[in-house]
Amino acid sequence: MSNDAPSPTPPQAPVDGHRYSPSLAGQIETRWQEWWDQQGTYYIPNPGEEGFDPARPKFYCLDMFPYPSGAGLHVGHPEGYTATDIVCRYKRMRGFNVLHPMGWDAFGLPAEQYAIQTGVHPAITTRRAIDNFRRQLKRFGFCYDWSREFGTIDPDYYKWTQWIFLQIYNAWFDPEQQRARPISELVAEFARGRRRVRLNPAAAEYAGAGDLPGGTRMAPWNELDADVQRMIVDSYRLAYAAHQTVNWCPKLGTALANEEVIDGRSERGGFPVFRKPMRQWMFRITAYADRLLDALPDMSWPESTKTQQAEWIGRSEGAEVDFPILDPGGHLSGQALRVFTTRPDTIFGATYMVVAPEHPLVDEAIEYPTDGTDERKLREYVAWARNRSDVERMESKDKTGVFTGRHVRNPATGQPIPVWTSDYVLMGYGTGAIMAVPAHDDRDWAFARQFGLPIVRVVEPASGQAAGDQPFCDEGVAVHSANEAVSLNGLPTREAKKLTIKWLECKQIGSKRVNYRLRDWLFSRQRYWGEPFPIVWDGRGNHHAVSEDQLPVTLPDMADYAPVESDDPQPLLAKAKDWLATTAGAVGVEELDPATPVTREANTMPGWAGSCWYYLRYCDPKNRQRFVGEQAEQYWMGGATERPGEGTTRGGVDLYIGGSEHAVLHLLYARFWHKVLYDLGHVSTDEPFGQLFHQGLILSHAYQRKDKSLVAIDAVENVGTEESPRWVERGTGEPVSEIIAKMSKSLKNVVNPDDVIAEYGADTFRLYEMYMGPLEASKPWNTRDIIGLFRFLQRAWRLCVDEGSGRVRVADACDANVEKMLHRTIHRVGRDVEKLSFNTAIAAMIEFVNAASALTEDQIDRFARVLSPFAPHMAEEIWHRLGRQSIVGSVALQPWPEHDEAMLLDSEIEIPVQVLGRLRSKITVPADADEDVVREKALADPRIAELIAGKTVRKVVFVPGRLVNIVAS
RNA sequence: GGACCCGUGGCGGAACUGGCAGACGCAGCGGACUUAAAAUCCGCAUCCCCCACAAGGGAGUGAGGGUUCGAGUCCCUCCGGGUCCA
Repeated sequence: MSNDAPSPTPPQAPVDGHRYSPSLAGQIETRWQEWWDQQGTYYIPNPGEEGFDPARPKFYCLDMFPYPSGAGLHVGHPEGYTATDIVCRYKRMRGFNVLHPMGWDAFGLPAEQYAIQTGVHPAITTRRAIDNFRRQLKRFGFCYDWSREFGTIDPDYYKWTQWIFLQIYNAWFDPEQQRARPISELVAEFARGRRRVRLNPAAAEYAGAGDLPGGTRMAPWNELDADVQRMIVDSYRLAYAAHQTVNWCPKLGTALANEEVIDGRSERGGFPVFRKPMRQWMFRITAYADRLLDALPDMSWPESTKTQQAEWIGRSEGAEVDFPILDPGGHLSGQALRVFTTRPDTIFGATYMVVAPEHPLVDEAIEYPTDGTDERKLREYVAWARNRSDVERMESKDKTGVFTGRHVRNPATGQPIPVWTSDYVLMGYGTGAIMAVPAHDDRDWAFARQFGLPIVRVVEPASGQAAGDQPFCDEGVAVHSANEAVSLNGLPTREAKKLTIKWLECKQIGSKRVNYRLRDWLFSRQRYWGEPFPIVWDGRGNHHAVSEDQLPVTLPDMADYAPVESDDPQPLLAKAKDWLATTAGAVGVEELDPATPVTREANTMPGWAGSCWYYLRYCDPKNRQRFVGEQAEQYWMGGATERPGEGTTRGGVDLYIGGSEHAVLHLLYARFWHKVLYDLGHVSTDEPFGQLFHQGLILSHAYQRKDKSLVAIDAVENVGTEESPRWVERGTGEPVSEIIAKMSKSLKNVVNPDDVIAEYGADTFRLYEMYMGPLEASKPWNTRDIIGLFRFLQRAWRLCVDEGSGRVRVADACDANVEKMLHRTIHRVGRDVEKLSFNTAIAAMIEFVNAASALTEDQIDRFARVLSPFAPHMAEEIWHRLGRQSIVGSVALQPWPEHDEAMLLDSEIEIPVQVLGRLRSKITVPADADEDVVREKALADPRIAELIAGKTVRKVVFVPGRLVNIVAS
């Protein structure tokens, strides 16, 4: 970034003089892109490095990094990227140290599927796709610091992804301190007798086996054998291996997370998915449910996204209650059916129970049928229900179900009540069993009506009016709810809940419980193209961590990475026999003899892994000692900072822009990893993304038949006129209507940015996308509109450059109005960029260019700076033609021009005069005129005088500088 | 079914905190330049009524109601669209 770097040679004598043509735009753009690269214009040093200026505040601006597909960029990518580019350029000019990195989210299913189809190794296709993406992004002139680029597939990067996995694996969540701690501290507490030795009561893999008051007690730690100790420790680890019923997709050869399954089919590919128990790696994200939820309110995120995350976590308070199971003779069997309920106060109204078809009690009922069991019907129902998706099960209005033949005793009423199974109860929520209170729950009501089960009302509306022929699901007052030990009668719902829980806890048959919709995170896949786990298995089936100094565990180079289509799931890496087999010594497992043969974990991490911490690596991407240097992390991720008008943030990335499709998963997973790293002292903030913003979708046009099906744009023709088009489907002649739709290959309405840049240049493309509308709005691409922004650039060019000579065009004298307008433009553009309101910022510049006919050298200087965040190439070109770079370097590194507040004000202003709220006239008054003067002038206005003649002026509303409203009658 | 967001000219959109609705761009129309066209520049442009014109008047931000001197903006009901959740 030397100040005296030579300017590259100007373009060859253009055919059409020095007019701003698409070809000149292309020459200008590629020339400055090369120059910026050579000069390192956008290189930003880290604290402690040469050229770092600690006096400047930091601004970390992050784009959601792309998944480089073979198809290249589409017009949706550059939308968010242009927005951040403008903000970064602006902030840099405002004196910030700007961190603006880019990289590649490159592991994952799509690349692997593509490789299988084409027969080319995913490492090769992915590298090709990355090269193409990089080329395309550079062509937009984005100001990324490319020296920080990396991909999640780089072993130097995924080494640390594996390292973080081990941090999580070697941590547990301390519920008292509400934070993660090293697992060694838990063991020490057990050994010293400072913590009760027992399985983690919150462990999902032991759901239903956790402790109630007075539950299991284990021997002192040192008396337990190693296997039991290991089992207990593993139940606390934040990463654990468990046999989970997972969504197995035979066609993809992998298990999928719940959110990757839609209507019983894989989100990607639409292949059938079956539920199957398999050993999987899980993250105990549910331990963080409250932390993840509680931090949301004061984050500078879109409200909708915060709401979605809160709903996804789905916290509900209630109670777990054990209903004693009765044997066929009606006596206590010693076993209990545990349910979760958010309305423990309605327990007196529980007239039957429902368990999910997957519930163990159903299997038991099938295996040991009693007199009341219709075994065949039960078996058929379970088989049928298992193949229905959760969505179908929740949605269906008609309730289905079968009596299991079992009874439990309602502990409140002492009455035996039947246990049914129905698919409206999901195994994945709570304990997979509910107490049904038909009088006070819609679904229970419908079910009871369907099968003629008794309905007992135990809550009445506070108004006293008993509900008619429908369930009453709101809060009210408890009635008919008493036994020898407890009476809820007369208590409002809130109090009744508390008292019920107290009674349950006292009798040791239930306890207060918070339940979450959030499940633990299924973190393993059976595919090839992902990070290997830093885990090995010994012959006894125990897992061990690969030692940190043996990382990365590199992905073996396999020639055969096609999935084995099978109902008997095998991870792909199981094929890599040589890679799989190693020894404890070779991978640094110290608790085993070095010669012990061990087998590597053959599962790989899911696509989410790499994106969970990439924002941290950008801070210090070349660090070989640490996943991120402490100093770099502390500087760029920052602590809490004051934001005027926005309160404090929790630090982290200052602006993160990406699509709302990541509102839940990516953003929740990354927050979880970040909080664990924070708890363990590896990062300095407890939230990763201080401010978040979602750009809208770029939509396109398509055509729709009467039955709402869509037609590709090349299958439609206009049989009307240009002004009043009539669209019909070619071939059938069926009329279709033009609609806005997503871009998709099948509709043939995808716009390729390369084509647009070739036709108009990158500066025009950038301006067009930002001018389409508000950043957060979804908006249709209109190729026809692009020309307007190109014309604007042409006018701007002509304003500053003589089209004949190519030299800057300097006005003889400074026009006062132009000067005034320039100040306003500087003010408006700066203000609008801060608000991410780029469309209005551009409108302000258009107005300026339309109004100005010639600029002085100093005005060109300032205008080039204002233009530079939006159209950096043209701005740089003008800057150079002005000869400025020989003194101070690239326009991108200049300060934002100052504006004079006084220039924003006019001495005389025109203000509207209303009579009874209707605009009737306008008067011109001095800007600082006081009320009396303005009122006089308004009343004296001939037109106003005429309107109020003969009427009484009752009131004159005066808004300084805005208007006068005369109320007369 | 629930939650949230959004409905403004032919189109994309603008309108600060309740204060001149339609900035700016596209498309359109008229004019200048040109042999002509393109390009460019200038001008007109919400709709309706009255009128020869000018001037003027009325309606108007999905529909209906409310609050207010004044509502695109705030409140209620409804209609339509979108997103998410179930």
